[in-house]
Amino acid sequence: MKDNSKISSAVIKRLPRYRRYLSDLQKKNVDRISSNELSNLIGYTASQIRQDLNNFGGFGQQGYGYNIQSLYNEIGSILGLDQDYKMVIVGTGNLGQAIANYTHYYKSGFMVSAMFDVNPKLIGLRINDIEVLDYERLESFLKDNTVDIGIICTNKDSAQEVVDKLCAGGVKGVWNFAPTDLILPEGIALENVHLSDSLHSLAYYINRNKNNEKE
Amino acid sequence: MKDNSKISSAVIKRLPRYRRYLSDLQKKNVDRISSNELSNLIGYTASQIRQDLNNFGGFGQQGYGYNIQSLYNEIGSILGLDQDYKMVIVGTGNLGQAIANYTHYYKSGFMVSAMFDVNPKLIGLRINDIEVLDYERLESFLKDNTVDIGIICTNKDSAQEVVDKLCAGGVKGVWNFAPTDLILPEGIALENVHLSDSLHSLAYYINRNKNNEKE
DNA sequence: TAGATTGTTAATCGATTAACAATC
DNA sequence: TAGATTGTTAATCGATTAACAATC
Repeated sequence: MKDNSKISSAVIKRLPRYRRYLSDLQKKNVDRISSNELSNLIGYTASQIRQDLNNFGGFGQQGYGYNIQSLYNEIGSILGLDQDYKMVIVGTGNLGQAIANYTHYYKSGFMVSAMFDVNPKLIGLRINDIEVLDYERLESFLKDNTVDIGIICTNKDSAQEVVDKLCAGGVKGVWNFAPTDLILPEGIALENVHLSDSLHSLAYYINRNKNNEKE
Repeated sequence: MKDNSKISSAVIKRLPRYRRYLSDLQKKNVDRISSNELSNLIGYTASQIRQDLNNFGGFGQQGYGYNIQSLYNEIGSILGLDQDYKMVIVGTGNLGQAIANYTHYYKSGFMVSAMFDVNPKLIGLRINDIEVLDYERLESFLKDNTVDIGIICTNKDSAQEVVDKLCAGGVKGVWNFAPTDLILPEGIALENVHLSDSLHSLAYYINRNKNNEKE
């Protein structure tokens, strides 16, 4: 495999989507696909597909195309989905619980080890058999357990404090659902899901379409 | 205001973030800010900030900078946040409930009129005083009520069917949480929140960092 | 007025697309 | 082998950054 360290995030963001389409094709028992056929399905140009994949190595074969099974596996391995991840969720409101449920049922390689909250009404509850622990215990939990990913489902005011503790405790990545921008040490991965920002851009496009119709 | 119809989505995606920072500044009772100061806070270059804002008109003043209050309002109005939106949620599992809760408490201009599900155990429940209706009733509900935004919290197999009904029923935008790509008619806005894709890119960056450390 | 800072044009950078030689 | 299709280089396009004249 080539050196992946300077591949643009535009490429990386497309990989999970490639993988989804390849998974669908696999389920339909399709063996192989050309960049052109894949382009028709997925909507990226054939040229872009070939460029994207060649960032990581030559997965295709001239005159044949790409083997779906093996390309699916390759992309999984590029993304690191052949590994397991231990996660903790901080903030056990509706969103935290929904994420716990979602990963529990749909994301086999991503296991929630514990959930944390400050609310005494929630502490002690079990969600999908995961106990909700007192937030006070986060630091000691991180000392005693290897945790790869911290998931922030708190409000925006607590988020930075939580992320500091998580990073000090050795997590390698942070999945942030709080509507704020976090500062984290070099070398720790961050992925934001800014629901509010997403809803607001939706509002923009709704209005743009309305205005265009008027013209 | 200038013609907004061909502004790139890269610019639009930054607007909610500008607005968040402006809101924070407002709370700190700051009156004005230069593109340079804002650059230090938000992390975009001053040049980009000025370019972005000038897509929509000259909101600043030479020698002074930007008035925070008025820029905040301008961006809100560009995004359409000075209007109200009626929404329905289809799929009332954990995620659907979390979204209902989230918008209820944090998004004043976005009101959930009804929720829909096929599960008899959920139909009839009230979540934040919003009744969960039988999915069978979606079409007639859309006939009788104006709905601006449809929120898809179903599994991926039902998502396209649901979105077809929503679009036929006159929604102007779709907020999609199902892990699939939807096809919708021209002129209807779509915003995807692909949690799975997001988690998978996080996995990629975790591993990239690990590999870099080894070198 | 002098200084500061925008609005805007021009330059650069990076990402996407096109083209085609290599090769299965 | 002939046809198909990749891998890869070159061309284009678009987005970001730099520079500076306009102006508050």
